[in-house]
Amino acid sequence: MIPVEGRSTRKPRGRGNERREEILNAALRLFSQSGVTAVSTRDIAGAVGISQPVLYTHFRNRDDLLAEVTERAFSELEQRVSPFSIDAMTGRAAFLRFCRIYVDFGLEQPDAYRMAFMLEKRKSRLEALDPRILAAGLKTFQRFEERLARLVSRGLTRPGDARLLAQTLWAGLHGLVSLLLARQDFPWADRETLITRHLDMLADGLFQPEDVTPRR
Amino acid sequence: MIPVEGRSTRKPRGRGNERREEILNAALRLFSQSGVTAVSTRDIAGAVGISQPVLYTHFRNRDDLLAEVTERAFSELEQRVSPFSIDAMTGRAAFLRFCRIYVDFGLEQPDAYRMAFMLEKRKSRLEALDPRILAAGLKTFQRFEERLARLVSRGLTRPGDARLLAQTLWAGLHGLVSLLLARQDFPWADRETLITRHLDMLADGLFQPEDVTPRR
Amino acid sequence: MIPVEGRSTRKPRGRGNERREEILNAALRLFSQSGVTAVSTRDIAGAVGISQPVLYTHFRNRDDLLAEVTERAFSELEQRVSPFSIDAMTGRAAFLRFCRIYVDFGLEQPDAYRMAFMLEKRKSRLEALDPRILAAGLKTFQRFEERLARLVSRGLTRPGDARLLAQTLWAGLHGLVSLLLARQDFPWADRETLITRHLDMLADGLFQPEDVTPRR
Amino acid sequence: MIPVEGRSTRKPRGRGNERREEILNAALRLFSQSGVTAVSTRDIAGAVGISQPVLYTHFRNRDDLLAEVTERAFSELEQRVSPFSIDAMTGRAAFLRFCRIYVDFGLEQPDAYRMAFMLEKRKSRLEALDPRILAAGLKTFQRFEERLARLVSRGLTRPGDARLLAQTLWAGLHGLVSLLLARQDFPWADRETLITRHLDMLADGLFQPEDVTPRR
DNA sequence: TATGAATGAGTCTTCATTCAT
DNA sequence: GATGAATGAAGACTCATTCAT
Repeated sequence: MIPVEGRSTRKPRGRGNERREEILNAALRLFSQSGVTAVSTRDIAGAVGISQPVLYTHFRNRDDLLAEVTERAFSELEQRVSPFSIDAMTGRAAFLRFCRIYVDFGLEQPDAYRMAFMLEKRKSRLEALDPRILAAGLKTFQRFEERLARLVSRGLTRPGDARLLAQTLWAGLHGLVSLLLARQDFPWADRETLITRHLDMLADGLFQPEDVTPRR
Repeated sequence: MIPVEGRSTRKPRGRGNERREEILNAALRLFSQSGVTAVSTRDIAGAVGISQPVLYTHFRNRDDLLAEVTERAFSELEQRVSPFSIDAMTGRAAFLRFCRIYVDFGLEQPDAYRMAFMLEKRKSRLEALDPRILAAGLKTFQRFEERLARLVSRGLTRPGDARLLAQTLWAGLHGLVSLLLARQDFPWADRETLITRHLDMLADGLFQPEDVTPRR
Repeated sequence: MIPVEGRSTRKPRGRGNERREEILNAALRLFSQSGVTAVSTRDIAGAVGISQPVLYTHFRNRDDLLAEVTERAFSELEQRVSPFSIDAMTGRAAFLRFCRIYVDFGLEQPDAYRMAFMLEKRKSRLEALDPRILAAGLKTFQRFEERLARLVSRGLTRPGDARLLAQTLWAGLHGLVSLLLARQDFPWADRETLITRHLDMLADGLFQPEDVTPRR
Repeated sequence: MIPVEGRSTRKPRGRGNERREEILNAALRLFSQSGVTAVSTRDIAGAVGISQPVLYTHFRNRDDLLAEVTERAFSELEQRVSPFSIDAMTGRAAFLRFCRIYVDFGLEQPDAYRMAFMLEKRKSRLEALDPRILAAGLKTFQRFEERLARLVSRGLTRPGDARLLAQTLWAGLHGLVSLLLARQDFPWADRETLITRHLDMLADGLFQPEDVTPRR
């Protein structure tokens, strides 16, 4: 993690894949801090303490590096979410816990979250998003859909197909996380209260009204 | 509406500020068409039919121009919202219409929206986000709060103070707009359906269950 | 032609198209001296005494500049050859004079000649020659063909179609010019004698044996 | 055949010069396939299955390797020509076969040919053309002279001293080869036909008119 | 005042070459 | 003796900005 400093001007060997990791970490940090388009390969090389060409021994080009950084960000989210089995998604409480995992991930790993969901790469409107990044995002989104489909199939949600509900839910969660990250100086209400209230709001919006059950 | 002069170093004497207006209009159009990063000062000058240096007699630099364009975009939002008086905010339907205006604005003025709500203060390079833009965003948020306070005072919402509700609502709306902007290639459901459903979900989450009142 | 030196560090305006001409001339010289692939835009800018970006205000890119330099080279040859009307091509003597013009052009304007016929642009085998350059070459080659067609139609040449003869003739002339240019240190025979002898050889090879006429 | 050792700084001890041979062979193959400029030292090392630095234990630098590869190519030409003894050079048919070998060599080893006969001493950058390569070219020219001297001494050629005739012949052949190499995209006539016709033309130009002797 | 022409600094990327093990 | 990993210098090109008329 911390580069071992030798006594020559040259950087010591990045024994094995450590150098590669260093680059990925530095890139993640820089991209997250300054935005994808604002970070140059020179910046990344400089942050790692190596020369530009070294980047190209580890990654084919800038886009490749960017794609890998993004994929990693998604896979970190994946790891957070995956232990939470689909079968556990039985009701509102489970739903809230699941949502909370997502929110906590974003707030605890802001760099990865920005990379995955907030940063835009395209320079002009016409440029398409890198398909690899898109694919990684799709996989993650499927988790939402699977879980909501489970709730839908149990008749717990308001009517609507799982895909639509999943996109709505995602948007609801993302809004909170991304605003908290992007506008840290805003006079937010108490964070814990805000999160709880927001998730409650989403649950209220998605679930069948609770009075359905007690109703006679 | 909002005074937009007195900020540039030199003001052209010629025929009023027509030239300045032309530039702002052309810039807004180009930014919306191709994205902020893809438009160069040369493009803007070309679109207006003037030379690049003229831009610098009207605006200190590109960022200045950008900030002013954004302010204009937000003053347009203001105009869209203003006919919609707070007193009209009496129920769910009015609430939905109000939210819709916000969403539409974000989708139609993506770069203004990005600057106001999505771009972050760059930490590495010291170019802080222009305070004028941040101010424009905050003013918009105040509208949320005012309107929700009105609904709260009428006992139409689920319990909670207006500020908390406003932040939750903002997050809910922002999530949709920002995701649609940042991940345009994502296989979204039909946009119109998605927006309608999303706003419905937010309304369901924020309003008192409708059946409470009418239920017999 | 000679850049007017001002007293500031900046280069004075290239009034009108003079700057463009300067660039073309410098590029021709450099390309011819060092080969097309060995000359960078930086070299060219440096030779003219301007910065690199200026090149791009006069030419879209390096290839464009290269193409124009080449086209000019061909057009110089064109100008040499064109006063020599096709109708004048009546016999061996005229043929020799025509060939001599070609040879003299190459030896007197070596830069243009190199550009037109000797320098290769492609970096790898697979890359095709710029179509503009090819087109310019074809036009020039047609002159050969037209002239030889005239001789063929009069039954003066050995049998064969004009195109084939023209290519053979071109190769014959080019060999002499290009070797003289490329191997100036070689212990050549007296240049005048060599040229005369070479053109004679080509005439002997292309024309009907002279004894055809006197033979009874 | 020709001693190719003793020029590099360090000679590998290992199993003789096998490694060195491997490198030369791979380089010759790659240069022929993709062109000299398109092949990097990394490509060569990769083709041999060794690391880049190893190249530098066998050759001082890329130019050194290049020179040696060219020498080898020319030694191949030597081999092609040598079975063709001077004494066999008795008439037009033998002359044509000899010329054909030269042409074929140029077309099959284009980069060797380029280096020997087409590349010029670079004036701007001081990297003079390797003298070894020039020497190889000169040696080849001597073959021309020897053979033509033989024909001259037998009274088979049109009048002229062998050196002059040899230079003329060389120019004639070189023109065809070099144009075919430098302008590959030109719409040449069928290559085989063109070569045959061209060599015929040269023979017609150099030999005594055939009908002189047999004429009754 | 408006502008044609220019520029320094920056973009990504590739290459021949060498260090240090 | 071989090599993994590194580098300086260079490639074409673009941009926001400014000089000098």
